[in-house]
Amino acid sequence: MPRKRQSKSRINVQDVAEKAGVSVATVSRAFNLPDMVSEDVRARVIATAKRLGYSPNAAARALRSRKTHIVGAVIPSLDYAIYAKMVNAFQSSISQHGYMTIVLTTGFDNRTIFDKVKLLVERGAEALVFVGAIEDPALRRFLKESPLPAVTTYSHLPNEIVPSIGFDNAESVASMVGHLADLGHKEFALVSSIADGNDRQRARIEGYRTGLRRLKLSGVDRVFSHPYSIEDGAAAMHEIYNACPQVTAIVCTSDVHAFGVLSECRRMGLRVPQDVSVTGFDDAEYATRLEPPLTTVFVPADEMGVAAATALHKALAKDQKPTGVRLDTKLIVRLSSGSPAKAQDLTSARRAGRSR
Amino acid sequence: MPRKRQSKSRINVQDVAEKAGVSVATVSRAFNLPDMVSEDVRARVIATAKRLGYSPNAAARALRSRKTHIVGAVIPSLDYAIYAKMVNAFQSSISQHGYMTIVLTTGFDNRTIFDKVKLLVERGAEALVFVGAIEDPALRRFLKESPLPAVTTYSHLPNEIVPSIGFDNAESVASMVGHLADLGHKEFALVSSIADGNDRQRARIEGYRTGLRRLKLSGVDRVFSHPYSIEDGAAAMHEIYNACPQVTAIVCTSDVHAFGVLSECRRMGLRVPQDVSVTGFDDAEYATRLEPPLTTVFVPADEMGVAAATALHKALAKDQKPTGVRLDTKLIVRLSSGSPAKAQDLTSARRAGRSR
DNA sequence: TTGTACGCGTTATCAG
DNA sequence: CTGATAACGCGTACAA
Repeated sequence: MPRKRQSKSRINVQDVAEKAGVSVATVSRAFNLPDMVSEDVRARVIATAKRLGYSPNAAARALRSRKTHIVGAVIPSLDYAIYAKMVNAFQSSISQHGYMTIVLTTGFDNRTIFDKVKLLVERGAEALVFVGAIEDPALRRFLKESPLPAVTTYSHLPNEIVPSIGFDNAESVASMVGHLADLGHKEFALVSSIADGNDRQRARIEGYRTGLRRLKLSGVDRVFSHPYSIEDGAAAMHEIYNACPQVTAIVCTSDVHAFGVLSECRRMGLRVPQDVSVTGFDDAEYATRLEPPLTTVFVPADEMGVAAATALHKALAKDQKPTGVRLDTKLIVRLSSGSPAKAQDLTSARRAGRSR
Repeated sequence: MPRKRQSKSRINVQDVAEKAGVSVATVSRAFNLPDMVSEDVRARVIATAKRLGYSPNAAARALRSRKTHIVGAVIPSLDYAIYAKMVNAFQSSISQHGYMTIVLTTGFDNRTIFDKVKLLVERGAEALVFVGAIEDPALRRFLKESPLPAVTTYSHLPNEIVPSIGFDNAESVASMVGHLADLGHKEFALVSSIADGNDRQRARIEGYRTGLRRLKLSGVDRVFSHPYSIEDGAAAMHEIYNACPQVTAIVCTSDVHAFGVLSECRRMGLRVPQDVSVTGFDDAEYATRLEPPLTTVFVPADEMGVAAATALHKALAKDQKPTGVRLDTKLIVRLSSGSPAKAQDLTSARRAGRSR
């Protein structure tokens, strides 16, 4: 059963106008400015449009109205739960307002970030979301001059070029140090991701150091930076064990690393928290099911995504700059942190012969 | 220092043409059909375009050329590593060919899937990626008639409406059952996700049953379906322990569930694999670091994303239907599966007083 | 090789 | 309230 006109691939306003016996302008208005069309005409137009299976051509609409209803997100990778979670909330939230999200990933290569932004802008992205500090000079210049609403997430940066919708990474880690200090720890070590080109990690490292200095604790220079994987967390634990056995508290800037650290502690025969306390960052789903359940920092990833969507939508609707939001993290104390046993540290644990 | 013309928001071909002293057609050709433009003119056009910061308007280009260079992906959620990983590889791969991806999530509500597709089509998506079987009747109808290249992932479905780029879920689980049978297990149980509206889960459940029947093993009806979370895996383990203590092999259709099962085993005092063997599905990053390291099925998520991108790009370039690909999973044997101890099962483990 | 002019499908402006 | 018509910016026959 062949269709009437296979020549034209898609129904357009013209087709609807003819079938409904009105002008194309009226068809357009029936959809976009319904108040300007009489009740009956509008009903007829809508009906025939539906019957014909009409849907407006987004390109033509964008060309004429100068609104693409597309927003762009530039993130390191979707393969990392922390970013995927935020983006998931963002796109789901902003889609409620009729915007679609194009996600571009840098693969952690910050040199490509401005290229991604240019691609997005060429596509007509009306707003942009980033992760962390805007470090690329060209991008900074662009964002400073551009009227494009943009926000960045995961960092709280009062003086950034674009408003930030994030939390205080440094303070979050500092308060974790405070928690461990309260338990009686004095000798610390930090396991972080690679700080280069990653202001969140730098802030967390700084927070660790600030926390230690504030409380006159040891370990300011015991920072072990590794790629972001469970295995690397395990490797870091190994290093710490060999390099500074006096440590009783190991702070990690991610749950991923903490996972590896805990795993390696077990393999090395170290008891957590009796021999060493271990803490994470993110509050991943598995944090409660690690052995022992992980003391960590809850990061409001979903909330950030929703807040970013809200801020950008508001900016778009009111044609003004978006406003930043500072969100709170939350210290979640579980069983991986505890008081250090008297005169107990990695050295004595080793002496006790429990290591492999 | 105010700009020359703030009235026009963006540089267009006209501007470039004037500044370069050529016609708009030449500007367009200089970019799209460089062979049709003389060396020097082209150079001049490119130079002035660059100087002026010209970038073509995607909407106008799409309107005229009928090519949006946008592809759409409809997946359950980006918040699940398995989907995020595939989409990450897909978008990164297809972006190399100049296509951008718009990801829409259903939040596991299959009733909304056709709406998402319509949105994508209205946006001018030139190709579509799905996950699993196409079950929505309206969507099936649409895809059957539409010339839009589309593929689905994560399932191997030779007779699906669109080509599939996935693996044999049933056979993967069946071979896992075979592995456990080889070890001497006779009493099985399965922990799966909710099968409703999820053909991957249904296939895996079916594979479990097929595997058991094939080898005349027990447990065909011991299928425990729970939501997809670590905690739910733990809950399932609890149920199994109470409902069928004779079980010595617990097959999970995801590593997430296996995580919970292993965790709960530990809390219950059951030794893995001495008291019970546990297997997963996905080969998540943490599989090697669970206690004990998890025997599981490797799923080629990245490969699927890349293959889907390749298939769609090829279809787009040659203007023909994409072709499906059957990918292989791989059984990864680690320490969570082993021979059942003689006359050992959950009952005897309980009798041994090791349970809480 | 280059320029002219039209059309892609909409929305916005301006009459009526 | 409705209709005719002019853009939006680009790509491409067609003419030169």
